[in-house]
Amino acid sequence: MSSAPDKTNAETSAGSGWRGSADLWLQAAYDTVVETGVDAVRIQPLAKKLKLSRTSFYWFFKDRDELLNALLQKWRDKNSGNLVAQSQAYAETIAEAILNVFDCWLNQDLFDSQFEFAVRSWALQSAEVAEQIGLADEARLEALRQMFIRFGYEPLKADVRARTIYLTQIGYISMKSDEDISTRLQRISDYVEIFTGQTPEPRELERFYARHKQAGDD
Amino acid sequence: MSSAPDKTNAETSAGSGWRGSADLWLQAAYDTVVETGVDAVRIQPLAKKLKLSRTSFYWFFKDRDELLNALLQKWRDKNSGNLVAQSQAYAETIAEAILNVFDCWLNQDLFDSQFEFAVRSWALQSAEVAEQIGLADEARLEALRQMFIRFGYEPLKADVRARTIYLTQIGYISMKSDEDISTRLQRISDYVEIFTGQTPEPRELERFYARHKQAGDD
DNA sequence: CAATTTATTGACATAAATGTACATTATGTC
DNA sequence: GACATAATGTACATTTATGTCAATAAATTG
Repeated sequence: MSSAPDKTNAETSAGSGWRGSADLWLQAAYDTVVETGVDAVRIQPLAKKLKLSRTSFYWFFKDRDELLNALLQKWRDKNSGNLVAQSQAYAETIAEAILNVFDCWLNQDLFDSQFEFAVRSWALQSAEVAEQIGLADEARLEALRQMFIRFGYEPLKADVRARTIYLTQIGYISMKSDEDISTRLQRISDYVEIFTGQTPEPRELERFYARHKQAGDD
Repeated sequence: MSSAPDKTNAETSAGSGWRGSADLWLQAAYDTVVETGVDAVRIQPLAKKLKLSRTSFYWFFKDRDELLNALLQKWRDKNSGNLVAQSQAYAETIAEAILNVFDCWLNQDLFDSQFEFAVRSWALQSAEVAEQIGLADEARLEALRQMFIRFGYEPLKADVRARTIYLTQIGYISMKSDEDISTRLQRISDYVEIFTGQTPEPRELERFYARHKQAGDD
């Protein structure tokens, strides 16, 4: 806690002439965890990748553990917030509401699936991470459940439907399906039907397609 | 390949006076992978657990890699076969067919969820494992798709429904939900309804409940 | 019980990673 | 340009794992 110098000055990560920075190490850690898993997040290999001396790492972080905590924080910031927000977004019908949630699955900026998978795998070897995931799952499921309740589903039915929609996505992530967006878009209508029990309106789908046809989404 | 002695004699794993055996090491490896992930599957800790000398491991396996291969083989044998079989089992209605598949999710002997999760996490750091999982997913999805087609769903609809049912379960695994069987049984009827689009007959559910009320299932 | 196969062990030789101490260099500021 | 601070690098001490070898012990078989 007290051994690493303060990193409170804001310009550390910016274009100051220095080669390294806390952010640089964190970014490398992120790349690695997403690609290969937590166990591959080790100072020595990271240093090699960054072409920095291994020990200069300790100027920014007390030890490997502190880096890992920063990584977990990064996950919390990104993935849990947006999903809850999307399920609370304004919608006229349940179909539209679900399509709002689907935005997360198609837009990397809203939900980082690879990161999500890596963190879930990480939980296997860290009780703390497992607990964080438990909390995240709970919050996300609750938001989805409320969404269905808002549209008149009775609590128990809302619960199962919330689970189905969430579990399907978590499953999707685990399958690392490499379909392109257009293939996925084709199935959207059917998914909406399964998840809501009713057919979506064409104009609802159109609005959704329009959102995701533009570039820069993936 | 040629440095480890043949282990073709069958009684190796039985109660022969020897302390160790290939099976014993494999079992310890299984316990560890399921509990903590592949990276924790290391000879030294395993030896400690088994109270054997670390080096005696090399009598049964060439190296760590060979142990890992055996572990992957074990996964293939167990999980992929049963799921495909259950989705091909005899059923009068689609609801009954789905309940057959649900057997896998409630009976550890048919499908080992923890093992499944551990192997999926493992894929993050092994291209070979990733490939095996891809093949397994394909085969399982195809079996489920055929199940829906058998009951008159049109191919594209069958495809999405097959995905939903499979992805939901893979998601479930990743959530490591610790609900007891009775809680899960409560939701079964609703899940069937969501997955098929129609309500299951009471007698179909009764038959299913009867199967899972007996002890020894979990 | 002697011979043989099967298994176990401790002693090496390496490798890859961790974290600390201290000297050194680069950067921006006064 | 001197100065403090921020960052880097080298050397060291330690830990944890890997795999090979030769000596030995325990079971099985004849």
